[in-house]
Amino acid sequence: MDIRTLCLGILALGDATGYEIKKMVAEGSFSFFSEASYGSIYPALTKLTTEGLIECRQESQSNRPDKKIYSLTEAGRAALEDSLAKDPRPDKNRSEFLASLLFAEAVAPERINSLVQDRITSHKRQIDALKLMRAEEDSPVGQFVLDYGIQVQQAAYDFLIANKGRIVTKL
Amino acid sequence: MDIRTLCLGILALGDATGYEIKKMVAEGSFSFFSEASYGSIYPALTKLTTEGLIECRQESQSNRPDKKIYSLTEAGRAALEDSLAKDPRPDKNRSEFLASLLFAEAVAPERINSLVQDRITSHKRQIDALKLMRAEEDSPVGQFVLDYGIQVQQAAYDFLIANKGRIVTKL
DNA sequence: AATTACATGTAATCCGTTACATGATTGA
DNA sequence: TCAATCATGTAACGGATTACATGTAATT
Repeated sequence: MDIRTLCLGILALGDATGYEIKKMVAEGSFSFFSEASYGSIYPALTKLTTEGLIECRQESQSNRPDKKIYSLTEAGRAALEDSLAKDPRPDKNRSEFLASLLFAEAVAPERINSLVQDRITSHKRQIDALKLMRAEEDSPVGQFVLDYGIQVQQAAYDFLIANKGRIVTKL
Repeated sequence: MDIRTLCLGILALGDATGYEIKKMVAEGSFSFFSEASYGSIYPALTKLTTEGLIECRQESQSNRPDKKIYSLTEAGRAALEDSLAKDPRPDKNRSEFLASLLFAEAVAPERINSLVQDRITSHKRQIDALKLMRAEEDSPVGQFVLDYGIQVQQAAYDFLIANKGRIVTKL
């Protein structure tokens, strides 16, 4: 998913500023499956505006930069529809954890223990965070996406609890 | 995980050529959680060699470029250990599918049906592929990593089967 | 007193993919 | 006969992060 489609899609769900878009992909329900920084969001928003796919109204604020609230235009909606008509590309699951496990076995087997233990903790944290978001999510599809994430994380967590004995050092 | 550590780690598991490393990350057990192209692998291998972290012996072949078989040096092993001592960064799970679901609801709800159906098919394919690899994997940690992947994919699959009714259009 | 949140934006830099270049062998 | 496999490597290009630049207000 390129940054342009991401912005278009988020704006299809409601008007937003660049700052808010960044917050959504960094902390909100989107954080589970996407990411983006100011350095890519702001330029994308500017370009999409000149292309007429989104438009922006400015809100003056005292002692702060004007708030630029973007909204999707009809052309933008059409462009988004085109993007969504294409088949989504397969997920990318980059995991330093899994790579570390394999490599650690070769060079530092005693490290595997703490790797797995930390991972169990981090899955637990992720599950809790997702459940919190789930409780505050209103849209059925939003809930569905969050539930999908929770199930996946839970499966990983359960697997590690049940199978860590297969690789951790016996005491 | 940067490309350097990836190469170092793979070479820690056994000597390999650039071609073989590429095959591992594109098709082998590594494909589940990493990726890299020739354009990044070959230059990385060259650089690691000049730095003394790996070394290469050349094998002549008739009518083919010499096979360059790389192996980890002591310095390389130490560098890898240093990398692995650091906590692995959180996984990156980029999913166009999940984003498409959310956005499709806003602009083309009738698309959700086929999106989910295709996804179910692709999870099934992934699970089968992982199970094949699992059957051929010898190392316990390798099996563990593959089993982890299978469990996660299976959970996603099961979730979609059980919950698609929540978002697909009723006929 | 210090950090976080708010709010926008640019420039340097890094990193990696895609496409190109070359060419024989094997299997369908 | 056509595609895939084997085998290495470079150059152009694109995309995104990081760091920089600026400044107030609220919270801890």
